[in-house]
Amino acid sequence: MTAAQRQRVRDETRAAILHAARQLFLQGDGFSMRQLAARVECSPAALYLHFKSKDELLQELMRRSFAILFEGAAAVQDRAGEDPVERVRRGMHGYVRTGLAHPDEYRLAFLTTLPEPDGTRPPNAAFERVRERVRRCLDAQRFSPPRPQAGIEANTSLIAQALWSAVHGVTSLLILRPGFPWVSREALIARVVDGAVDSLVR
Amino acid sequence: MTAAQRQRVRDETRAAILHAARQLFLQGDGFSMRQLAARVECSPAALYLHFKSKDELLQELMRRSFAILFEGAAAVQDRAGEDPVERVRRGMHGYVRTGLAHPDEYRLAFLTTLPEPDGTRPPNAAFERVRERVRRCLDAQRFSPPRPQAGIEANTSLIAQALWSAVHGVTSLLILRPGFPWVSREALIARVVDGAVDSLVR
Amino acid sequence: MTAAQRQRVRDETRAAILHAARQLFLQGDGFSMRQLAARVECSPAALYLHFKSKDELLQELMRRSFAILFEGAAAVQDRAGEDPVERVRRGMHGYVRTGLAHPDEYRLAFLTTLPEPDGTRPPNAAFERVRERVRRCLDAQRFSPPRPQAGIEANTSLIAQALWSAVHGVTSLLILRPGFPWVSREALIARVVDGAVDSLVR
Amino acid sequence: MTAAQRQRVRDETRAAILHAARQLFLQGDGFSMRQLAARVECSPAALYLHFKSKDELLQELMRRSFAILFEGAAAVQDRAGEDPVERVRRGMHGYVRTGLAHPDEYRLAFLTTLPEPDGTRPPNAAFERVRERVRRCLDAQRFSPPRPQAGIEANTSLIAQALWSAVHGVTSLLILRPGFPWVSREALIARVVDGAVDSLVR
DNA sequence: AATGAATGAGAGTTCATTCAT
DNA sequence: GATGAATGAACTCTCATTCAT
Repeated sequence: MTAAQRQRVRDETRAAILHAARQLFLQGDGFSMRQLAARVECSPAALYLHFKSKDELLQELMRRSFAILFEGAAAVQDRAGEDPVERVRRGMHGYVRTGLAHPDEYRLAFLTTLPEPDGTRPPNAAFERVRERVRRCLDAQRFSPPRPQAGIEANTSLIAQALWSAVHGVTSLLILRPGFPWVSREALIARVVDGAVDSLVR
Repeated sequence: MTAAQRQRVRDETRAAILHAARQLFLQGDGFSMRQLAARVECSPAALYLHFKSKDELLQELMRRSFAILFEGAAAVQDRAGEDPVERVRRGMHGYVRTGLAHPDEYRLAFLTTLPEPDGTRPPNAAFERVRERVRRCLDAQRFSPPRPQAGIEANTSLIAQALWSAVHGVTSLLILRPGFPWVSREALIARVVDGAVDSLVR
Repeated sequence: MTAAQRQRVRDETRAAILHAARQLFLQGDGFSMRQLAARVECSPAALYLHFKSKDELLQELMRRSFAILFEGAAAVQDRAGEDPVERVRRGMHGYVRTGLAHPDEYRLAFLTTLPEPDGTRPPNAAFERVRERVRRCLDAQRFSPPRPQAGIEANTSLIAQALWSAVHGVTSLLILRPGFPWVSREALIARVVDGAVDSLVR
Repeated sequence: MTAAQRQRVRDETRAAILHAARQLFLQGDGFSMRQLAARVECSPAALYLHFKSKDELLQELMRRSFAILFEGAAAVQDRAGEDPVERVRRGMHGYVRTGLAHPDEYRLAFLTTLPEPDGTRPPNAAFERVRERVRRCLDAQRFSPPRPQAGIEANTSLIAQALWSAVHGVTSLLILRPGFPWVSREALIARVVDGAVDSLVR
């Protein structure tokens, strides 16, 4: 077997472990290396051939969750000639859609306290894109700056953070309280997004 | 010592245990009765003089957290002759303020998965008040119904849920990501609340 | 309250504790002072006002069980002019009857391993009466000595022990295996007793 | 080390654990996994590599005890042309001999209350053989039916149960009361067996 | 690369017992 | 005489991890 093949098998095993780990972790009732090994159908010791420790495994899990969510959010491509406000709106819908499509990853990334390597969070690349879209709207004077006396950067950040808050609110509630009698998930999402956006449009 | 005195000591001890438990639980890295006992400076067995089991203790913790948050939110009194839209706005600010004033309780109540007694959540009395305030606005035609073809009750629920989503979004982010470079907590809160409300006003 | 009255209350409490203890012990799933206290509806500490320790309590329990069984067996009175063989037979029936009437005591006395005070068993007074009845049969030449060459005392003991073995066998099996498909308890007892006795009659 | 070798070591360890468990259990003063581990000279956790739980271990203990006793009793082979009554007699002697040769197993199997898997006792195969031997005697009219009006099956059962009672009586007493001043173990056994059998012979 | 065996530590919980009140 | 509070020790069992093979 070539080195490349060997590496591929390794990677697949690693991925399988992480996949099982995510399920197990979110199932809620305790996450143990033994249970994980049982689910992966390997010996507990085998896990340590792929991850130095339980903590490292969980950190990798979180890292991947962020990656998946970023990827999903990044899939919302800006269209040429598109109205900048619609861009923002579509971006927000994309955020919620991605979160709901990957609830496990969303919970891991935003709703759990996991051991972090050294206190640093992965750079929120996606958030940067939001800021950019918002800035466009402000530049094009399609958004009225909520604090006119503050600088444009500050207003950009403020708006982006407010938008994030709103979409995070729906997304997390829909994920954490699936049993709540929501009137209509779609209508709710639309209402929150439109509310947050429309109130900015001048 | 009189029976009343004894009861008081009991209550204080119970409260001290719950206090330490909240800290320990939210600290994130595992919650054990033994650690709790160490923190309270008593024997592990002593905890069982106050709580039948770990689960019962945690449930009580959650119950109290809800109670505190309800109390805080209920403190927002409607004023006579007040504009119904302002009532909604003030209610939302009260929600966020309460959550931020009791971040531990907020996390316990809304951001963690705790063993629930029998699958039932405490009835969200506070949420009912929101619905009521929203209905007033719809009745007084100060809010435009987001889905005109739907009934007034459905629109009430939809709006209330959207408002809840928005405020929960800010509250939870501010609590969970205290290290994030928020532009301004107050401005952010105002922006989210105003956005959610203003877009409804006709 | 007079001293006598006080003493009577004490005795009653003590008896109540022992009564509850017997039930709890034979219930099978663990015997603890706390559970006992709960059953007696007093505090665990109160038990220690009546018994120095758990062991002492259990020893007293065993002592009383023996007493009750002796009493029951002793109730079989010899009748004037009665055939000595029939005396033996009636005595054996009395033993079984008493055991089955007090199965808890029988189990405590003969079928459990309890901490003994100092390795001594209570003198088996009842057993002495059996020997006496047997000796009468031998004296009257109603029993043929199983080992003619051995002395009369030895034969007496041998027969008495064999009779005891037989009745203990039925009694204990009927108590320990209540679920076994016994053909007929009465017929079984009669068969065992008659078998053991008849084969001795010359 | 080959897989077969490994398996052998496993089996030996398992056997060693069960051996120590039997001793510890019958010693009387409480049976705990920790004490067992100490006796086996391994960590408490190691026991769980061989048995899922304490209950399972004890059940296996009982199962093995029954197996050993059955085996011993089954070793009493019927001889061609043997008098059917002698067959019964020899079978009973075999029962007692086996019990006394394995007192620990006898106590576990017949004199203790152990957690049973699902309320079912192992089918008493040995008991079936006794019934068969008894039936032969009845068929050959060597035994007089104790209840002539009852069917042959009922009489077979009745006699078999009576014989069992008698031998169980001696066996258990000799095991449980080793300190009792027995005249002569052998003479006692013979007396009980002969008594039970002879009284049936017509 | 993979595993079976093993373990020290620690989990939740109950125990017999004491003691101040 | 009785109790509530307390505890140290013990319980069953699971954990993350290591290591020889």
